[in-house]
Amino acid sequence: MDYKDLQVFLSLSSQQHLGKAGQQLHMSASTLSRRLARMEEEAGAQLFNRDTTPMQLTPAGELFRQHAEQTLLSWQQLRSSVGTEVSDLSGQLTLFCSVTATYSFLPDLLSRFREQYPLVDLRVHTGDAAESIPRTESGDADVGIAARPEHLPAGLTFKAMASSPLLFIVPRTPANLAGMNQAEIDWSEVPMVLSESGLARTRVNQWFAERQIQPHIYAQVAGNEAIVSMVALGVGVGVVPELVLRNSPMASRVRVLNVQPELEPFAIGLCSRTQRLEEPLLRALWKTALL
Amino acid sequence: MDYKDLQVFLSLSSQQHLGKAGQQLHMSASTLSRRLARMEEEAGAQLFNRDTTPMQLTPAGELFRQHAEQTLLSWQQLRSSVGTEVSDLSGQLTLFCSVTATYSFLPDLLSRFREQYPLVDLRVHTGDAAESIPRTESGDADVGIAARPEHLPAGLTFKAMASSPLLFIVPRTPANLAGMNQAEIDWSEVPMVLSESGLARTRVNQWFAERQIQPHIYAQVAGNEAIVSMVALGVGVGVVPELVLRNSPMASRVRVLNVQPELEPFAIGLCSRTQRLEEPLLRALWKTALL
DNA sequence: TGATGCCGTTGCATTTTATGCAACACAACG
DNA sequence: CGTTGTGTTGCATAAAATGCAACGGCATCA
Repeated sequence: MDYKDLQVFLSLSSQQHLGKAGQQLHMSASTLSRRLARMEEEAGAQLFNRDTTPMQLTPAGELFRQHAEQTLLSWQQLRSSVGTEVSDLSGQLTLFCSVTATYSFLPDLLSRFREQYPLVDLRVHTGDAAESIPRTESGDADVGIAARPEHLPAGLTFKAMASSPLLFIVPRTPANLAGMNQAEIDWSEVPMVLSESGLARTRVNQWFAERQIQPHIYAQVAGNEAIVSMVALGVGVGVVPELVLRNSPMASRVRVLNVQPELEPFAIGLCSRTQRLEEPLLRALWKTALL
Repeated sequence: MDYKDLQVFLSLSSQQHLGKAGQQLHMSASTLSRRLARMEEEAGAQLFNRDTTPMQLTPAGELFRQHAEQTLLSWQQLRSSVGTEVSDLSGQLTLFCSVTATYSFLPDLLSRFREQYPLVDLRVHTGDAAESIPRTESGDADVGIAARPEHLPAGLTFKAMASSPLLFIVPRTPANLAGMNQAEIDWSEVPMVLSESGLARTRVNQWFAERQIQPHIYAQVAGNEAIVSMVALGVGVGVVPELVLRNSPMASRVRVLNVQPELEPFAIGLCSRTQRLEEPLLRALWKTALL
């Protein structure tokens, strides 16, 4: 039983769903299934009733939940009270990431980082995810949350935190676009909404090139989030990472196209100049992020 | 941070010594060193001051110790209160092991097992460790704590819990034996005190055979513990597992002989008939032991 | 002051464990 | 009766833990 298990359990308690908890925690459902099974083994009792939908806490599970909350709280308090070793670390750190990363990674990372390093002035710049790498490389940002590019520029270090499939999306209206299946699509005719640059664009270009198709590009956009919005408005077909789609308020107005072969998934993670990883501030942030 | 870490930390707190804690926990010092380092990393503070001898808890370490005690207590209570799933398991289980195993493995195993399965009538038979395997094989015992033999009889399953070197020991008095070094020893003259049977005896026989030596066997004993006593009395040279020596009150009256090449270490662990491992009672005991 | 023993740490090879994917089983719903 | 949604499991792979042996610092003693 480790503390990560306790967090997993709390997430399961609130979501009552392996898949949803898995998304929240950036893990697969099978992993959660097995971790839960192991927890039950160690506790010596069944913690969830999986026969019902949604799965529900057993009485033993409720006791376990209280134990988990209490233990994590105690642990958090311990860390904040003894974390004097580093709390005098101060300075400024600039992090660049996409708006979506802001939703899915930053809340967790920031709250833990600020708790432990309250004196560090952490600045977050949001923008097109495609800019994360160049901004980090140029020193414009100290850390970037980015998709790992095909070829990582020399001098940069990358560490994956999650991966996300790259999806073709179509609007649910109007009907002429909404009803499409891959086989029916004339890619040279259908208007595409694509990233201006970045890995997503590279992957799409490659996909079309391999099929010797000259796509009709209707709009090029900086920022995957905007692509979802434009597609939702019925402008055309877009390509975005699943993570972006999931966090978009427009997600329900859009449909994922089943395209074969699929585009290679994104590996999303932390990125910094290798040389600077020795700096205390950067070490602290990486340590917190990868914990 | 997992619950095993917390136990490790409590052991370190009381022993203030990596080697000693390692013996208590059946782990190497290097493992404990790294586990402690990781705990400090996760806690964000140094927990022990290693500059002093013995190493001492820092103030942060003291807080951590309280957290560890509280958490393990809460965990223990949780398990005993929800362990209803299996607490109705009842029956009788016979375990055979040496006296030494009684000291080094049984306290931990028994306390955890009885807590979770209070209705099981657990009978412990002690005797020569060499008997563990045959007694288990014959069904005389359901489980044995034994050294893994060269060739495990068919139908038996073995799982290692610890390993222990096999040592030559000599008395500290009288002087004629106490002062010996390996090079000076005439193995065909010096009186030996050996196990009557079992793996220890097999290994010793093999050791002598490989050197084409006909040892002078003064006494053959059932039970390694008695060997230590006889050697301590000055009877001759003995061979016992380090684990036995460590737990013997006669340990201080005996000296370990540096012999090359060393005898192959014992692998000590649990042993049962494979077929019977499916029985609920045996499953329960194995699960508890290997947790 | 140099030799020796004690103790914690670290590089490396190995074993053990965790993870994701894909296939599966089963239930609810249309 | 298929279809969708959900948890589980076999398998190949990736990641982490472990022990051994070598190392370095420190105290003790000749």
